[in-house]
Amino acid sequence: MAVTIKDIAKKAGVSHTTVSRALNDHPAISKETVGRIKLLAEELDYVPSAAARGLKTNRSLVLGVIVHRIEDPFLTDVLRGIEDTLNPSEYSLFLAATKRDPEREKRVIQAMAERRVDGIIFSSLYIGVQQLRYLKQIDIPIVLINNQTMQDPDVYLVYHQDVEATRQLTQHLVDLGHRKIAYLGSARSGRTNVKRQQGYEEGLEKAGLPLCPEYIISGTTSRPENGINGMNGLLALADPPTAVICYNDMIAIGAIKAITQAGLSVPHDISVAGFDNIDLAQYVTPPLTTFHQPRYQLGQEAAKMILHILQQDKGAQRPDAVVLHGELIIRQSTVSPH
Amino acid sequence: MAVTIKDIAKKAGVSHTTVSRALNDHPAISKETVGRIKLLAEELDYVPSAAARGLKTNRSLVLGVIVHRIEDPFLTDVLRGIEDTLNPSEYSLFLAATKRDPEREKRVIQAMAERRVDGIIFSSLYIGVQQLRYLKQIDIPIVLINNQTMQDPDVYLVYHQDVEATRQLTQHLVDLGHRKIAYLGSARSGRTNVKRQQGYEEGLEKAGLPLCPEYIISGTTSRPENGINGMNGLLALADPPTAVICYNDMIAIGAIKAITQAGLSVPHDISVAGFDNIDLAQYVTPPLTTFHQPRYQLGQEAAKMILHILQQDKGAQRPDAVVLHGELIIRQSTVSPH
DNA sequence: ACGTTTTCTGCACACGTTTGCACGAACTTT
DNA sequence: AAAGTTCGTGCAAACGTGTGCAGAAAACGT
Repeated sequence: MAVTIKDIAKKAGVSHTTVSRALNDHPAISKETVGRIKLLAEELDYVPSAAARGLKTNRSLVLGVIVHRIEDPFLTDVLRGIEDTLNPSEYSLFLAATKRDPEREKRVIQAMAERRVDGIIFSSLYIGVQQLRYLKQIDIPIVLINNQTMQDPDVYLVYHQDVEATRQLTQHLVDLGHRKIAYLGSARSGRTNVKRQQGYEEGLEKAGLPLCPEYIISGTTSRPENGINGMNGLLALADPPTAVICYNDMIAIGAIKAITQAGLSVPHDISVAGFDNIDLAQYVTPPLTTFHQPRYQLGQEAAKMILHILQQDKGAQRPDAVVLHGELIIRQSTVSPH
Repeated sequence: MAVTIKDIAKKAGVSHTTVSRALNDHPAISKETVGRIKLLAEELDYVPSAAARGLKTNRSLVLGVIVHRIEDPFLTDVLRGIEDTLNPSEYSLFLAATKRDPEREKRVIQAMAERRVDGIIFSSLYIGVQQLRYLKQIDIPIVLINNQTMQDPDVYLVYHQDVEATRQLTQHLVDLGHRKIAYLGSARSGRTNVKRQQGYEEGLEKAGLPLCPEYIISGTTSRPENGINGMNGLLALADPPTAVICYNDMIAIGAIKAITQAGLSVPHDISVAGFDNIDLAQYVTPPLTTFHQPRYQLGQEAAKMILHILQQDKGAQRPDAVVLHGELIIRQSTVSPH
C-alpha cells in the first residue's frame, strides 16, 4: 500500500538503487538527480520503512527505557530528560514499566530484545540478575540510573551523590542549632535509602553528635502514609527529636501531617526536611526544605551517554560513570529550635 | 551475529520454513517436531527479529503514544493505564512528547510513521490539523484522549465528562450555602477549560444564581503561580467571593497560598475546590475538595479500544467514543460560609 | 585519435522472516 | 491394487531497504 523506493524509481525512470542513494545523499549521485528524486518523494508522500532499513543495517534507531513505576514523579522528570535529549536525534524511545514483577520484567526485556533496541536505559532499582545477564549477552550499551548495585565493566552508570546530600541536610540542621535529629527512611528503596541514611550518620558524626538508634526509623514504603506512621512513632518517644530528615518529600509531607494532627506546629515545634524537591514541595504549608536532586539532568546525561557510545566506534573508551551533585534548598519548614 | 531460524534449521536438519512454522504453532507441523525445535531455539537463545517479521506481516506490534508534556501528573496516570493494558499483550509502546512545538510534533509523527506503528493514542490538547490529516492518510486507528476537537469519523475518542463534573462541584458549594462562587480558569487549556467553565455556569444557573463576570478569571497557564495571581485579583474585588472553583488542583494550591498570604484562612473565610484529584491533593493543608477524574481508566480505555480495533476485522463497526464519569471528592477545603 | 580517469547509474544479492504452492509418504477408501 | 485423502515438510518468492561491484557515459590528458 505504502509507496516504496521502487515506486519512486519507476516514476523517475531510474533504478531503486539510485533512489535509495539519492535519499541518503550518497556522494556518487549527481546533485540534479538527488534534487529531482527528493522532490518526487515528497510529492508521493514517501515514508521510509524503518523495519526494512533496520533489517539491513542492523540498527533500529530505538532506545529502550525501563522504569519501575511510570507514575513516580522522580522518574517522570528523568524520563523527560531522556526524551528531550533523544527527540532531536534520530532515535525513538520504547517505554516499559516493570513494577517489581519478575514476570513482567522478563516480558519487557524480551520485547526490547526482539525489537533490537540499540541501547537500554534502566531506571528501576530492582533488576533481576539473570535478566541483566541475558541483556548483556546481546551486545548493546546499558546505562543504569541511580543504581550502583552492579560493579560491571559492561554497564554504564549515571547517579546522584546521595551521601553528600543528606550530609549537607544534616549540617544545615546542626547549623540551625538542632541536636536531636531523626531520620525517617524507606526500607523498600534499597541502596538509595542506605546511602541517604549513611549521609545522615556521617553528618551527625562530623558535628560530634551521638548516633541515637531510636531516632532512626525504617518505614516500609516511600509514600506519605509511611511518613505519618513513622512520625507518630517519633512523637511517642520520651524525648522526641526537634528535627526530622525524611527519605523523600512524600514522607516529609506525611510527617508534617502527623505533627499537625498531634497539635504541634511545623517548623515551630519540629523542623522537617525532605528530599527530591518535587514540584509541590514549594506549595505545601510550610514550604519544604529539601534537597534538589537533578532529576532532569540524570535523564539527560544517561541519554547523552548512550548516544555518545553509539556514535563512537566500539573500541573507543568512554567514562563509564557520571556522578551528579544536587543542591540544598532551604525553605520554611526548618528553623532554629526554640 | 544473532542466531536466526536458519541456524536452528541447520542444527535440526530441517528447512527454515519448518522452523518458522514450528515456532508459530502452525497446525501442519507434527507435535514432535514442534517440541524439538522449540527446545533447540531455547538452547540457542534464539530471539526473533521484529524488524524482519514486521516487514513481512505489515504489523509492527507497536503503538505510538503522543503526549504534550510527560511531567504532567495527569498524563502520567493516563500513561500508566495505557502501559498496564498493553503490557500483557504483544504490543510495545513508543512514547514521545510534543510540547506544543509544531516542529517537534512533525518530527514525532514522522518517526511514528517510519516505524509503522499499528495505532496511535494522542493525549495532547493541541494537534496540528495538517499533522492529523497526514496521520489519517496512513490507515491506522487513532484514539484521542480528552480532546473532542475533532468530529472526525476516522478518529476514536475517549474522554471525561467535564461539564457534569464542575456542575456537581458548583452544586456542592451551593448546597453548603455559598452564593458568591468564582471560577479560576486556564486559558491555555483550550476546550477542557471551556467545558469546565460551562459546567460552572450551568451549575449557577440551575441554582438560580446570577452569573457575575468579574467572578470569572481566565488565567493563562494551569500552574500554581496562576492560582496566586488569579486569587489576588479576586481578593482585590469590592465584594470578593466566598468560594472558588479552580480549573485544576495546581491552581487551587496556588489560590490557597494567596489566601493564606493575605491573612485569611481556608476554608473558614473562603472555600476552595480543585479538579483532578492529584496525588497530593489529600496532603496539602487543608486537604482539597476536588473532582476525581479517572485518569488511569482513561488510559486503560484508550488502550483497550485500540486493541479491540486491531483484533477486529477492519469492517466491523466499533463504538467510536467512550465517555467516563468521575467522582466528587469532598475534603476539608470547602465548608459553609459563616 | 586513443587511452585513462572521473562521474554517475544499475545489477544482483543480502538482511530474517512469512506463506502459497507443490510434493512425497503414509494412511484410508473403493 | 489403484485411487483418493491426510499429514508433514521443503522450495521459492516476497516484504522494502542498503551496498559491493561492474559498467556506461562523459570528461580529461596525451
